[in-house]
Amino acid sequence: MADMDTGLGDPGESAPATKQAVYETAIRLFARNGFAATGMRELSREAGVNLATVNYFYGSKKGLLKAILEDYFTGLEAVLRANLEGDDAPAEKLERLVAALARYFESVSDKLIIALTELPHDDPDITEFKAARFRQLSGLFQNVLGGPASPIPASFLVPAIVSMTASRFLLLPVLRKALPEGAPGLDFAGYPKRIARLFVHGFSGLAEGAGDGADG
Amino acid sequence: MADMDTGLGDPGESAPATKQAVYETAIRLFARNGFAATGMRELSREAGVNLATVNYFYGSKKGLLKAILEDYFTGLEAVLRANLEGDDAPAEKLERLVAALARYFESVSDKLIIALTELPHDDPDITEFKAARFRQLSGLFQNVLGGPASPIPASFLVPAIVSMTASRFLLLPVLRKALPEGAPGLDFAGYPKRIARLFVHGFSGLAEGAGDGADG
DNA sequence: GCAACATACAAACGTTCGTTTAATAACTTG
DNA sequence: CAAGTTATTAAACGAACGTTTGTATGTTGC
Repeated sequence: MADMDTGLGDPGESAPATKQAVYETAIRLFARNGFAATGMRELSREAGVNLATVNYFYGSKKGLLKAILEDYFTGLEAVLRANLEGDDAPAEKLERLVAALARYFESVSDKLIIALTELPHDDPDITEFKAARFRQLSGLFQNVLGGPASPIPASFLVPAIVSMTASRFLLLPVLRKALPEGAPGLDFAGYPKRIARLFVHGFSGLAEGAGDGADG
Repeated sequence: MADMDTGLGDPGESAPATKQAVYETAIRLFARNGFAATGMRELSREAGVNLATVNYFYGSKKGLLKAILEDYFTGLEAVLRANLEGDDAPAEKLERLVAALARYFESVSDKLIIALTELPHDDPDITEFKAARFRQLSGLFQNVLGGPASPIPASFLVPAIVSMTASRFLLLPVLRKALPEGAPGLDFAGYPKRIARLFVHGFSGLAEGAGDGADG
């Protein structure tokens, strides 16, 4: 049975080279072609392993997807935990968090694309898994940013932070084809700080004017 | 050959009821299960039409996807055109545009989900189609918001506006499962105005502090 | 009535899908 | 070295895939 049921995502260094090759190739292909459109034969051929190797290590194609998603969520949780604690002022904490999120998303952009593009889909094996992870992660926000007295509900704030920081990477493959080489905005250099400031300014401005009928 | 090659998206009222049924069912299933994971037999069964009907009207499964995407982009273009002209101050125009975008996305949320989840994928038949549409739409922004003198490059601004406004709807299916019924933030009522204000505050704050080393 | 055309249908096409099996090779451990 | 575990392989399974074909049915204009 090997270690297919450890529940872990990224195979450790002790894992066989074939398992690592399957994992990395899957991330690349799932992000580029989509999970459902990627076949086991294409995957095993690109990874340079036998067809049966994939199911040997991951149980099934869906098990491989779950391992990738689990890995992504685990990394996301680490970033959130690291940047939600501390004694900073809320605005500074928010800015630091968003910038850290942007950097994390960039470092795992293929995994992020997989997670985002599979997000709205209704696969019964994956649905509850995603919802549980989301519940857990959004719970981390509860007692830190804003608090119950905040005029902005956390159920607006959390998706806004995550999705607006992440979604750039969803458009990036199209941007690369649509924009001329070297266009400003394509490079990642200034993005974390820019998106963090955009959000912290927007959030503070939003909180100030929250009472004047924003629900119309 | 019927009208499968008209290039239009949404079939008109003159189109047969079967064609309309195929189109609407496809939007629902593609958004819920993903394009590649939705089979022609499942689609035709759910639509209550014969299997061959789909290819009769749309040429192929991909032709059906293209019709949906074309329809989505055409509607998006109309919203952008309607809200990018006028003599308003930039800030007011920006706020109005973002709110209108949010309302449009909500009105076609299934089509939006399809467009977003297919965005990063590399299907050779679809890739250039998406890039061309994006080039056209981002061109609409060029001479309106900010202008060449703006410290924020349009290639940062445009994806930011579109993706941060749209991506909420990508998370919404998960939010509905993860959050308790009737949680604040799940309802759409306040969203357009809120996201518009968040962005316009964020943008102005970003422009003010643009010179102090935001590229670190 | 009869072309001409648009729509609808059942059946079959060849291909690819994810998964399983059984056998063997390679490595680890007592 | 023997025993047992881990890893790899070729081959095959039934099921589902997107598409095509040939034919029926209905409609329109002559």
